[in-house]
Amino acid sequence: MARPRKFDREDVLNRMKLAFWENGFNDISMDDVGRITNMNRGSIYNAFGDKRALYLEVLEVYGDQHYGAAVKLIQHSQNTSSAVRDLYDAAFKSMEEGRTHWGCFMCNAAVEVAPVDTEVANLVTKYLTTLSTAFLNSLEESDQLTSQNDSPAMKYSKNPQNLAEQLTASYVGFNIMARTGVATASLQRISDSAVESVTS
Amino acid sequence: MARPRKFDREDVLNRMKLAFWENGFNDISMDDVGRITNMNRGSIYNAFGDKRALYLEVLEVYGDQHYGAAVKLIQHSQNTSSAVRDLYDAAFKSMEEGRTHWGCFMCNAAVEVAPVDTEVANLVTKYLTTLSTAFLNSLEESDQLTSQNDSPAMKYSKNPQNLAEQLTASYVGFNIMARTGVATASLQRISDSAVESVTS
DNA sequence: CTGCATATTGACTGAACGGTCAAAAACAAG
DNA sequence: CTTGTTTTTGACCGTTCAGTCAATATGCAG
Repeated sequence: MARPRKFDREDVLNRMKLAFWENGFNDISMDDVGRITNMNRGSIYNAFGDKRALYLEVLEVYGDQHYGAAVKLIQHSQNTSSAVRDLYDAAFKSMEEGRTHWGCFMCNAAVEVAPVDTEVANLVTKYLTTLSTAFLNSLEESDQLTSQNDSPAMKYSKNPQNLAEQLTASYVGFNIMARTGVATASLQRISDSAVESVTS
Repeated sequence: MARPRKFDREDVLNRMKLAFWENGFNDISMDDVGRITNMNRGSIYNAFGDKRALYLEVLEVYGDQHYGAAVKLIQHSQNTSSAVRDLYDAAFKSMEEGRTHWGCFMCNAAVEVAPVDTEVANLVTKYLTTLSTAFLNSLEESDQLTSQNDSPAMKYSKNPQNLAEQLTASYVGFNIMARTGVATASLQRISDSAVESVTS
């Protein structure tokens, strides 16, 4: 019936994910988008709307992929301590794969775009909240196990929500510092300290 | 000998500090700069060089003022716990004064500019390091007091450096989340948890 | 008052930007 | 082959941007 599309939507979104992640919203021009996706200007606007709409869609893809993976990783860990360790290990692995100073796309969006785009702000808040919630669930689960073992010191039950959001804040700060180019040794110490903070 | 300047350099830098802090580098045009400082284009370029040089100078002013104040605040606190509390109290106070979603200029620069400007990256790293160092000094001082009191549990002496950098990462994350517009209640929990992490 | 050094003024420039549009192209259905 | 629908193509538009520059103004020294 109609002319078929030449591009693969998922592939385009993933390419743009990497581009926006590394360079932010403002430093990627629509010419760049064309070059990166091998699409012409008109096709891009026809398929995705304007630049902002593309960015929003791409950011959601990132959120689903990366924060979704993080939440699953936390859920499948035996306890919060190893959950945090696994999370930071994944971050370090990502850096070693060539994304040394990229930080976290969601955190970057929080600084660059969220203040002038409520929809982006809502998206960022949503994914950060899922992370905090995953931490909280993990902490409460660990607490339950601890009390089953008749251990008197229920380490986290006092303020598990505070600690959960603290872990999120640390993770955000870690990523910002990674993007800035803070030394790996410092990042490693931050990671270690986060693990320690949930180790009995 | 020569025509005297009409503007006050310090005042201009402070005005631009607020503008760049709130809006970032890219969202402030040189027209904006002119409007904010009541200067003409040529005068600005004559006095400060180009936009990047102005930004760099302004960022350094911010660093000296705000991180300088933070370090002094930590030094003058009785122990690390109250130091952290005071630091976050100052942050909340700044928010209540109309800078609700501004975050921290240094952290914003870390995300927006540092990745494409090594000089900015170095500046950011420098001030973040001063903060970590202040935390570390405070922790070691607190530890010393604790051991003088013959208390067996020297809480922080195991990994004071890790904890110090963790406090910095948390502070950075806190500010990013504040800029995003995360609920005040969440920010308060992060603050509380940071204080708890250095309370015996 | 004269000359000199510097600051101010604001119009100007070229480049880069996001976004538009009409024409051409590529399919499937009849 | 014709028709209808959607995509592709790339030239084009108005705007905004950082930065420049020659003319003018303002002080001080002699």
